[in-house]
Amino acid sequence: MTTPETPEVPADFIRDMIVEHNTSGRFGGRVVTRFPPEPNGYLHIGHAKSICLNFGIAADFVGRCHLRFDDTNPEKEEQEYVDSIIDAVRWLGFDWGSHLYYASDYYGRIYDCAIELIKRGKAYVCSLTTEEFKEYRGVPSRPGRESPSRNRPIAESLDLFTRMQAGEFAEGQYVLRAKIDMASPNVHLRDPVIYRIKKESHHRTGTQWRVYPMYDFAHCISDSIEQITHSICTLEFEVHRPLYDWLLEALDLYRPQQIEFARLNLTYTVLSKRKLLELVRDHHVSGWDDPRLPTLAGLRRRGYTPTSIRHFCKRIGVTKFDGYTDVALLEFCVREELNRDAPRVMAVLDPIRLVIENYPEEQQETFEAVNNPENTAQGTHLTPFSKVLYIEREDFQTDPAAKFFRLAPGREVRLRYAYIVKCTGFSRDAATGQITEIRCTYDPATRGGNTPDGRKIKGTIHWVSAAHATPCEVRLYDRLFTHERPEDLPEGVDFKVNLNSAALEIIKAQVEPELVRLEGGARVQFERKGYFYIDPVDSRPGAPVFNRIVTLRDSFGKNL
RNA sequence: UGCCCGAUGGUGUAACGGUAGCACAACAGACUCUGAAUCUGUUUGUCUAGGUUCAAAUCCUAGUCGGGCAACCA
Repeated sequence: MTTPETPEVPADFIRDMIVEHNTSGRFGGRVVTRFPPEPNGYLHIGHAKSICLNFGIAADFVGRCHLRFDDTNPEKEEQEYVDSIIDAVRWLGFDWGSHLYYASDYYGRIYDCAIELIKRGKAYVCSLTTEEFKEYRGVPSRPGRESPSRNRPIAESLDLFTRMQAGEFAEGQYVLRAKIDMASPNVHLRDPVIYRIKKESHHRTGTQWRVYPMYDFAHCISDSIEQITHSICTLEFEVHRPLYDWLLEALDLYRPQQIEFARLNLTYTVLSKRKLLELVRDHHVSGWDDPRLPTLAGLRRRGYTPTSIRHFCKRIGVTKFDGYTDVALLEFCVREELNRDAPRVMAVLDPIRLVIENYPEEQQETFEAVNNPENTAQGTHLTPFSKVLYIEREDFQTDPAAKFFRLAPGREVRLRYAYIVKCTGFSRDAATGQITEIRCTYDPATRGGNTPDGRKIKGTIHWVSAAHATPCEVRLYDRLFTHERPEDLPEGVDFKVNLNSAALEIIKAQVEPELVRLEGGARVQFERKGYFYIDPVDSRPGAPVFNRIVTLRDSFGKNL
């Protein structure tokens, strides 16, 4: 599906519908979308799907996308959340230009709409208590009953509503309801509440208002005011669409098209604001930007790039099917980018000494390491070598397993960029049985890691020179939950039982000198280990802290 | 048990009445100074039953299964 001015519009059912609208002329060819977060929490990867959809559609169809805060519940909303949301959308790479709006900016006009609705006999002030309200509403399978207030004279409703805003009544004493159909099979049409009294101070309007519009009332009017063409929301609002349409028609207002799509579910994590808030509030994680979290702030702190997240959102598609996306796809997206871009360095995460017996004590030399084999334009760097090195503890086995082609007694292995070495022995701590040191000899003829005699060396391992290495803090992040679908639980079981206690492991690694020179915010590949991000908050000059973004794929076995 | 929505390999998605394709994952092989990357190949799919049609993943009906809806939340 394409339009003349947008030759490469990716197809999904929403874009298809927009193309139809453009063909039929329903919106005169305009395309205006909006991303409407409630500022009551931090944005997560699920919101990224919506952001990419809304801003992506605007870009594809040469329209525009507004950022609008749906701030109609002062009890839950805070400026901190507004700031974090603005920051996150910007970081993701989207620009709303001058189109930053707040539903609270429309309070005056929304209030006027309520007055108008009353005047038209399509809304009334109801004095039922909350309990009575529920009782009168009925249940989905049984019709409700009409409130005694339903036929309150218009003048009286007008008077009451005005006095609700004047602060004359207590919260809960009255509500304003749309007069629709108490027998509707759609419960949302059973005279829904559209305004309630709240004495709470609002983060933007302070105490100016004593009545606040409900979502259904505020949202459609806000969309209408902004001349939105396509009001895209998640599946749970499907049953609200008749109300959305009814309200705007009752007010004779311009009506956008609401379209619902399935929200993102990701394996091994949770994407519910309530659960995320619980993890933060109860200190199961260090904060909203904890790198274990699927929040955009967390992914950012972990080292995920905005482009990888955008690619992910493109790849998952948009449908009405409520499925579960494999987090492996997200991981693939960031690996794909970092494989192309990230410089390679050597760091030993679990160091053990390797002593080269026939290498002169005082000798040292440097080897040239390729920064990025995928992009040789990134050049090379020098890495120092000496008699005592650190290698990865798991790269040595006293009794090598089948198909293990790293170091073992009597075996040869290549030290990346340096020499071929042959293991001559090792020492063990008598008490613990732990290996404390490995010994080997090197073959001077293999300088640079080459084999002039043509001999094949299957294993190549990374290393650092003990005398030149710097110990650095490395934070090994893993999936937050141990279960693919942590929310799939028997009745009454808390989702936190599935929390992965190994989702964060803090270690001291030995890194090559090159690494200490890099600045906070840089992303690198530790050869054979994974991609790491220099934590911009906790790193200090000369003392970087590394966050593991994601491991390298490993077809041998579980690597650290 | 009322209403709304949905169902294509393990996962996500395409095919808009005409050869079921792509990506991730998994597995196998090639290559490799990263057990990475790259390349090649393989396994696995239209929820069920009817109907319409020369032809159905696609249209119709019924069923099954899954999700949503009964905040003065969004």
